[in-house]
Amino acid sequence: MQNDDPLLTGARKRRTARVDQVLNAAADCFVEWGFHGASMSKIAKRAKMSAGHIYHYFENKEAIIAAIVDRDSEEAAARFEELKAVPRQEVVAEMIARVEEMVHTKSDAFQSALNLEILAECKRNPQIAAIVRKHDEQIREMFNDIIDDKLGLPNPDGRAELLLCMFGGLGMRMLQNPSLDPATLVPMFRYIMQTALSESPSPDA
Amino acid sequence: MQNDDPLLTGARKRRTARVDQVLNAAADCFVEWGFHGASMSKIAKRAKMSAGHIYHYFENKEAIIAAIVDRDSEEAAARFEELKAVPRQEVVAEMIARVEEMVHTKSDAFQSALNLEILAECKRNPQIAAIVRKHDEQIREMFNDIIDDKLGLPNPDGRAELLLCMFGGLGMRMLQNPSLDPATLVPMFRYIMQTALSESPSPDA
Amino acid sequence: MQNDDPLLTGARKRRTARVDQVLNAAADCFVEWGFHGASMSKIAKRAKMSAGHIYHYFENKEAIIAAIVDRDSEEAAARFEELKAVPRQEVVAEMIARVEEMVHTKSDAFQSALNLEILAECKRNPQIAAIVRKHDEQIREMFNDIIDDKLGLPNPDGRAELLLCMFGGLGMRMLQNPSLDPATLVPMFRYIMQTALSESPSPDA
Amino acid sequence: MQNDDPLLTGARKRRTARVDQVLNAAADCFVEWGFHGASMSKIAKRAKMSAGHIYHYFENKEAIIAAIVDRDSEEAAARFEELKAVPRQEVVAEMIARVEEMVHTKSDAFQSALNLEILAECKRNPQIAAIVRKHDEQIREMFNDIIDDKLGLPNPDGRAELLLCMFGGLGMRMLQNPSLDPATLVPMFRYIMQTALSESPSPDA
DNA sequence: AATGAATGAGACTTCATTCAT
DNA sequence: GATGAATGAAGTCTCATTCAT
Repeated sequence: MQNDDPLLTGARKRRTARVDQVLNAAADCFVEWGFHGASMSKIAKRAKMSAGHIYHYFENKEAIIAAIVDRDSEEAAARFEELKAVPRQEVVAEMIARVEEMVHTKSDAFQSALNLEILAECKRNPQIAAIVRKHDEQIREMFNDIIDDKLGLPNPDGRAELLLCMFGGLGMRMLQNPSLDPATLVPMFRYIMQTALSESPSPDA
Repeated sequence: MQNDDPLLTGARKRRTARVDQVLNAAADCFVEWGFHGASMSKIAKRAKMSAGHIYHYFENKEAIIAAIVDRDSEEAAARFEELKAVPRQEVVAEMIARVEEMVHTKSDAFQSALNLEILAECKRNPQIAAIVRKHDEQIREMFNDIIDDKLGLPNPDGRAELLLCMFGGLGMRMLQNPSLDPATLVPMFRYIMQTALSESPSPDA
Repeated sequence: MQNDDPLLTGARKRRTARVDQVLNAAADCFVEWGFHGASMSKIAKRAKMSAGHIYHYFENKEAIIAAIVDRDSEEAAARFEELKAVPRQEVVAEMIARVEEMVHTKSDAFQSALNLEILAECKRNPQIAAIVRKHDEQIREMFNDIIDDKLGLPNPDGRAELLLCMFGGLGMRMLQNPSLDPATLVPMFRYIMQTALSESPSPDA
Repeated sequence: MQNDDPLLTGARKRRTARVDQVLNAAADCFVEWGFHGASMSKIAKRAKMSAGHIYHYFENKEAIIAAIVDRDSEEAAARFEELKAVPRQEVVAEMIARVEEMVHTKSDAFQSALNLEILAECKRNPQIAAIVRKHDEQIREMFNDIIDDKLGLPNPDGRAELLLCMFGGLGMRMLQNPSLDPATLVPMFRYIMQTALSESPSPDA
């Protein structure tokens, strides 16, 4: 009560912790069984909580999915946020420097499994679609800020989409070809990044 | 397709037609509701057949999924088959010429929805994974035939993976950004195709 | 197939029988536990049928309730239908003659239990209310036909309502006072019936 | 009511207030959703109290229902209590004078909804049945006091039951025929009251 | 006194699958 | 070949009740 931070009383902290407990358990289960194969009782068991009690924190299974999607795509968008602060002379170098990290992030089995699950849901569930697109818009704005505002290159949308396709497709490839070592792709991806952020490509688009 | 195959008796032809009826209905349902959301009775209704009767053609719902996946990825692989016959001098031009068609194929809502569904299932269902990977291997061999055998370029696997990421990622992008017009990407994709099939990229990989 | 009555093929007859089986079981359960206390599994057990299978015949528990209500109040209304054919000179005698049967019908424990359940539901469930009122309207029209058209008495609605209150209230009384022998009320009810169908009452209403 | 009772300490008064708070909330909820449809948490919310805390005042949901029923039927019985003091010469006039009030009381939507709920429960729950019947007995004694002791009329039970049917049935009619204006029934009911309290009816019962 | 976390049973409903016809 | 009746398991969710704080 006399806690300095009114948002973090003991009760509230406990609640947040419990909610995260559910969210983490749910993410695990969604990766393992998919949104619809993961039953509430599976989630409950992994969250060490009764199935009924989960409904004190989430109205719905839908709401859990939405929360996961929101958390997940927010994180993805957040990683780009820092690029706003990078001055124009350094932005190309910075982005090329980030390719390796991006490749590893995008080829992470857990994340890309969850990502596919989300996109598959996206075409059925308008609420999920809205969340995904909200964050996607943020990311595209960021690219626009870099490619158009900072670098002044033509066709910024196309360049951004090319990069997003490339990185996005990586997660799929990991599932289709388990023998693929993502590290071997880093130089290629760096090359395309370089290309997409320079004058050369597609003068006509 | 095989309608004039003399090995197909009338009964067998009828059976094939019925199986296709189920498969088409199932594909529709899987796109609309996902593998788990599509119930046998929904599939039966769309196939204009009783749910019970589907079990005369398929042992399982799993078996239907497997058949769909098989049919679908076989088609995808088949589209590359013809490239084997293209002589080395023309193969680059031919592949660049195919970019536009590829972009349209991969950005087709129905196909990419089904594709995502399949890949999401792939990480849970080893049988599905096996089918997917079998056809993926075919496709990679095809690329190897072109890039290594015909063009003699270094790092054929990396080049192939780059292209597969790019085209594969396109389906995801269509879901994340519904305002994206795939046609605008054709020149960019052509440029990358050109690049991937020439000396330039990634001398160190 | 070659059955004379196309509405009563073997399959259809069987279906009707099964539906009735459910309806009878449900009526029993509703009397014993109330609409909401009677679980589908209790109904299923009494109908000797799996709970799941009931959903082949009824979309809902609601739909079962509605069917029961419809069947029940239709029966109640039907009992009045024959009065239409009675000529005006005999109608009063006929109605007085029916008092005894009415008293026994209305004081039947099973029927009045179900009736109370229905009316209690009526104030919460508009669908149920609509069914109940549809049949009530029929009954009131019947009374109007007798009291106004045949007998030409003033205030036919009031007279009808008085009788409906009296008979309707009987079921409640049986629950409130289990020592009440309905037979002892027959003369009183006959007297009121006589009164309501003669010139005397309420010249001002 | 008992606020100035010197036996009620402050704590006790507060307790009584809290109990009433629960009872009123429960009555509202029972009318709106029925005994079984009204959840403890709905009641708690309407009582502005935590669900858990209700268990400091009531052992059970059953106990709340019982308390409601007790309170409700006690009130109904109490309204007759004053008739004891009315001298025999005035009692008929007094009862006729009360008809209008009775009609309005019995046609009150809230009260008759609750009443139906109670009677429906009555046939399942012996505890509830006992409470209801205890108060019903009181009411019948009162009628006996008037009809037999004060007026010396024959068949006092039958006369009482007739009146109780008539008034009791009114609540049901309001649900079955929402277009019924109870005011129009007052003259008819007055006439029956007059009849039931005079020599005329049913000489043979 | 009062809260709200927590549970376990049980509610309605759907579904893959089997089987008699 | 073809249907639709039938089942039992499992799914999501609600609820009365208990208990630590």
